Amino acid sequence: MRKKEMLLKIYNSLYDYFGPLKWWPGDSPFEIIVGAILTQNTSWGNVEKAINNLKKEYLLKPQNLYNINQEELAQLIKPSGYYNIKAQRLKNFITFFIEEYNGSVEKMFSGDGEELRRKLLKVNGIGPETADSILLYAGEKPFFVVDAYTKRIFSRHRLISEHATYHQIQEFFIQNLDQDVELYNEFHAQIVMLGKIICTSKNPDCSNCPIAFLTSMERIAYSV
DNA sequence: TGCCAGGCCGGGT
DNA sequence: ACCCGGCATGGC
Repeated sequence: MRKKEMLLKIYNSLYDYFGPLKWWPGDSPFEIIVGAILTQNTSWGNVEKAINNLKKEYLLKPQNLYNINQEELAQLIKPSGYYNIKAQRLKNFITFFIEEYNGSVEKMFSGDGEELRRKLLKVNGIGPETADSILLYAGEKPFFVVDAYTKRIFSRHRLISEHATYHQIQEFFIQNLDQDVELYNEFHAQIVMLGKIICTSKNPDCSNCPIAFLTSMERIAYSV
């Protein structure tokens, strides 16, 4: 089995097991961007509470988020944790978004994806995972999202080194998958689901894992 | 009760 | 170039 077939088989096994997940939960691209920042190292349930608070105050409209002061914003997003630093990060992004693109997601995503990624990474508070989440889930651009689940699952299965960097892990996926937005979208969602309910941090038991079909020889052969 | 959750930054080696 | 402490709420 070639590496590409192997990775596709992993994807198909997850899809068969969990069914279509249809990420990202969010009514608009802008809401997805806000959610991507709020969910940094935080469970989605907490983020939803914060999002609902913002929605009630009509703050999921770019101009309104731009206008509100940071202290008030911090109180509204309290349930998502790290609320002071996240309020600052939202402010950093919205300033960039209004000033560079006049608050238009269409304008922001209309240009080159790689260039936009570099710009997003310059915004204090947006790192590689948040940038790729924005590009993929809000902008529908083919950027594969790597997160703690991805690292844990694939290093536990010996397909990547446990010391692999974000970039190395991302390369592992994009070099062995078609550059397909729908595939990237659903694959990451499936990985998160697996990490949440089976391949958890305290359950290293892989016996009932839907992707535990590789032999130990194959794992070594495919590892990067 | 303690640990974990869809990271990232800044300061120190 | 790494390493680490800090950031903080809510659920199991």
